[in-house]
Amino acid sequence: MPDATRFDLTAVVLSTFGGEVRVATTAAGWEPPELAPTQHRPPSHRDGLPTRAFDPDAHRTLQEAVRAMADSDHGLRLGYVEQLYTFADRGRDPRELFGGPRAVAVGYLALVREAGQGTPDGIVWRDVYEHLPWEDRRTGVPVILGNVVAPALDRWVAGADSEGLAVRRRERVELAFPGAEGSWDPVRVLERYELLYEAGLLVEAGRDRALAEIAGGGSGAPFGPMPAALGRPMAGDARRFLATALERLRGKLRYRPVVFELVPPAFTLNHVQKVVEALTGTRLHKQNFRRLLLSGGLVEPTGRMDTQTGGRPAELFRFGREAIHERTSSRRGEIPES
Amino acid sequence: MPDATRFDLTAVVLSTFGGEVRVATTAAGWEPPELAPTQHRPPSHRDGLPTRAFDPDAHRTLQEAVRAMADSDHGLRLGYVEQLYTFADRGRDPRELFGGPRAVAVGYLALVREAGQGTPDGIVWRDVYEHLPWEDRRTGVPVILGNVVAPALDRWVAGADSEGLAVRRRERVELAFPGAEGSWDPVRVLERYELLYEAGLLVEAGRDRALAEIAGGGSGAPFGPMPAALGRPMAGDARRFLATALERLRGKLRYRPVVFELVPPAFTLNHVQKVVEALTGTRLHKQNFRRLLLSGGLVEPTGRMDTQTGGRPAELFRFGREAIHERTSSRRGEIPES
DNA sequence: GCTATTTTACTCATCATGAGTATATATGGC
DNA sequence: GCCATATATACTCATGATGAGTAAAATAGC
Repeated sequence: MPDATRFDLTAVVLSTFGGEVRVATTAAGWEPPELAPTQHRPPSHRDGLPTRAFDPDAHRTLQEAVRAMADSDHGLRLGYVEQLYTFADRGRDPRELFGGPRAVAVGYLALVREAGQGTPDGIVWRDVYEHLPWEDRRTGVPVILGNVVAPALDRWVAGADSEGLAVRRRERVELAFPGAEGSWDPVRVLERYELLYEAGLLVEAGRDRALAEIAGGGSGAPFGPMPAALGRPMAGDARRFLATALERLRGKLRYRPVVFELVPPAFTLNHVQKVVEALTGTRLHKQNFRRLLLSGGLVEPTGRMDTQTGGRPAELFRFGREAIHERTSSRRGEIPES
Repeated sequence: MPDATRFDLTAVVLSTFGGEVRVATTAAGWEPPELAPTQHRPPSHRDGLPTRAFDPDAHRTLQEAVRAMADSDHGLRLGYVEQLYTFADRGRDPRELFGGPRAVAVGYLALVREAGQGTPDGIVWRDVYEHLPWEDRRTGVPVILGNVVAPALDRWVAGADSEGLAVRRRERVELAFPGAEGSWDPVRVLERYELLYEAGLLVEAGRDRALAEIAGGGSGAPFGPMPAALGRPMAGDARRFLATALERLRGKLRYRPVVFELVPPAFTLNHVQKVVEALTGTRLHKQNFRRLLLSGGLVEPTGRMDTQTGGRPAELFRFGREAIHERTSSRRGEIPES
């Protein structure tokens, strides 16, 4: 008889290079055991996140355990680290359906400064928007939103059992995917993810239903047609972790200069802007972004120049005193003690 | 041999009535076993928070388990519920020091609408600022800050082992308790709590050190003089949970109208203002607060009046469509499904 | 009718923000 | 050397949100 609960730590490790936000993925994946000949095998995906069971004897804090796990298991030296959320919904780990213990996982957001390290063995740095393509509006509104997502969400709203449910669904859709361009809120990443999951637009949704059916002795045959398969699926509920991490990061960006945990110690303002644009999935007004950083005291000129720009050389800056302040201020998580 | 880890759920249940923010406390407390005659007994405090071990078989989600725990154990019907943080630092539960398992607890913030229910048996609704008195600036800057906290923090900074540490401590103090009035940030509740704990200004700090010493066979005699004992102590690390909850609530207030989860369905604008003031611990400009609610579409007039004001009667309002939107929007936690 | 008290309605200055124009300084082709 | 091109940097302007204040309206108590 297994333990009643399993207690894992999972890290969403993000970095930025090549103009994109990347997430460190590992080969994961799990196959349901002993299928009967009449049962279909649901898809399984190997893009997982660094995860390990928490060993209470080895570590004083969860954050310490996350850092140790990332380093010793995957060779990742984490910078900024912050607790995200504790996931414990029944069935989030399909092994529960086949007799496994309840799987509880504390998710952590971790940042790795670019150019700080090579790619360790077994880690694949994937563009975050490969998994969450609807979140990237830097080159305009993604076309799938108009011709795939919108009609599918409309059908989902129309398919509600009761009038009241339809109204609530409509409100959620309007808030997460507003029709008018102006009101798009980059932060509502998780709401959008969960909406798409519930509406059956993500491969994980169909997979999870099939697994539940198989565990109950059913055939696991595909349910009605899947209207779309948005983005690259991930193992288990890893994509939900990723959405949670991106939401937290975008939200934090609004009131704390977390970008400086990602860019190298000396940078051009344009570089910072590109990173922020990648994080928020939007484009920014160059002159105003510059004003924001300079007038806010977030950066200080170094006097050195970067001549690799192609036009007029850009001055190199470093974090200002304000930014340092923020860095060293908070206790919960954040930076290593040093 | 006990389990390697214990997995608890703890609820910080807040409500507002009598012009104050209240937290639901329960009688808790634990005494170290079998002290030798030479050992001192550290203080123990009975103000605890509703807590219960998570039963994975009984509940589909953690939130569901928290609601059930609050209701069946304490008769509290929770409204808005949101996960706060998972606490797992070694030694956070003193029983670990005496052979108990590692205690992991997921903290939840829960709101109860005022006037919605009486006080259940065994629950004491305490003014939050009885526990965190330095957070209430509605009647000006608390005097203890000037004549007790500031000098004690100065001594703590001066007592650092190295110059670098002193600088970091000074920066943390400046950020959490800024000298200039203008830069006081109501949201940094947890930073202030942890600073005061580390500086030894909270009874819990001395108690925890004494317990650790007793567990190691020491006498548990009080360490050097405690410069102050700020606020009413709580059992275990409950006050840390409370600080985390208040910080989250104050932060949320900046971008989501959570007040409407606390006030009754019909209210005067003055009433909402008083609640917000109690939550943030500050005073607000009446006319501007009014403008904010009205122009933002957060409230709608009902046409009815409240004549209990003492002056000109105030109109009664209800939540506007905007507020409702917010209410029904988010998935993670928030309101009961209904 | 007068005063005290509270609600409600406006006004005004200031500052942050979004958007645009203009200038400076590099590279590369000819 | 001179040009087009590309980028960085500097400055202006309109708009809206915000902080702070004045004033009028509507009640109760005397």
